[in-house]
Amino acid sequence: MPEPSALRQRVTWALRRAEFAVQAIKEQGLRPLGLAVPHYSLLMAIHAEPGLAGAELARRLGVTPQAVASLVARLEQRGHLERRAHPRHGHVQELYLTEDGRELLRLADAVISQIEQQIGLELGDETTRLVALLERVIDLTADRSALPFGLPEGNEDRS
Amino acid sequence: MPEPSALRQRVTWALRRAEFAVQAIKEQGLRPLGLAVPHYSLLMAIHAEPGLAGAELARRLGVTPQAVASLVARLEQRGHLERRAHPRHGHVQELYLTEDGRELLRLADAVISQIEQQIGLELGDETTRLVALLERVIDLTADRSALPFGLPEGNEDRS
DNA sequence: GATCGCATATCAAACGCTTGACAGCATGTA
DNA sequence: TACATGCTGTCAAGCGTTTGATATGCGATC
Repeated sequence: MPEPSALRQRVTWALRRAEFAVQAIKEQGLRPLGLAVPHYSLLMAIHAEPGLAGAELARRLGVTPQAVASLVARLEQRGHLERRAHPRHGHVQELYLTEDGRELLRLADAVISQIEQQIGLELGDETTRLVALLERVIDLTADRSALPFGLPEGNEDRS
Repeated sequence: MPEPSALRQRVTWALRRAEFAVQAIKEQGLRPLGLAVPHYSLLMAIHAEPGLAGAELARRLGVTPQAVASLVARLEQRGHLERRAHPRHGHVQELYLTEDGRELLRLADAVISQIEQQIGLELGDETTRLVALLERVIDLTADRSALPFGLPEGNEDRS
């Protein structure tokens, strides 16, 4: 018996709306740079771990390898990143940012940082608390869903 | 100059991951019912405001009318909801849940409620604080992005 | 050294959603 | 009454993604 009036009290609903709103504002800020949010995420992920393979990157971002492939193809075509053959694995292609890509990422990150700062300005000290609470939610769900999704944790081997 | 190690401190990044994790676990729980998350959201929205029109529903959920149309078509085909002609507007189609749809929603809501409760159990008193913080983030971004996105606030007239 | 298992990358097809455009109905105004 | 405007619903095209399947290359086991 779902109570309509109780909907706005739900954590997951607030979470969805907040994420939606933030995503929208990010996209709005990145548009002038000709960059979509997934592009930014991809560039940032490669920046965090240069030489990453496409499949590994897909796991980092929580999307399918094909989605990464299309993003990579587009960004490579624009000269923002380049694919090099793996020294040992002939089949694997390592991904690196070009200087142009790094410059673009700098601009994009300025936009994102500004949004971050604005939120930090609004929430003040409670920002860290919000992050901590979100992390607890993540840890809670991580147990039962076997979905790989994370940032550079302990540099697993990518020989 | 994006610092990779600083990524996990970012609010928006934690927000994205948390939303992703919750969405994944929801989808996992709803799968046995043959229901996707958007379907559930649609059913719940109609349950909250019976007789809603498709376009109005689209604004409630923050998606386009076409997306709603395809969802409605599918759910109507399965007999979960029905479309009736508006008494005055001949063109408008009011949406109502069938008994079958209500029963399905009951089951689906049990799944979602369980997830909610589990989060509430983990966070305890801080649950309300988390919701409050998320609401503040939403309000912050609502100013600059003119995207309609909300729940039944003050029952605007739908003559 | 040969074979099996695993991972990567790519292709093809299908799905869902968005954008853009159009027609129908109702209301408000000249 | 006639017309303009706004909202609704639908069609068509395009984009991005997921799913499924296939081929290739590396490493481990026998």
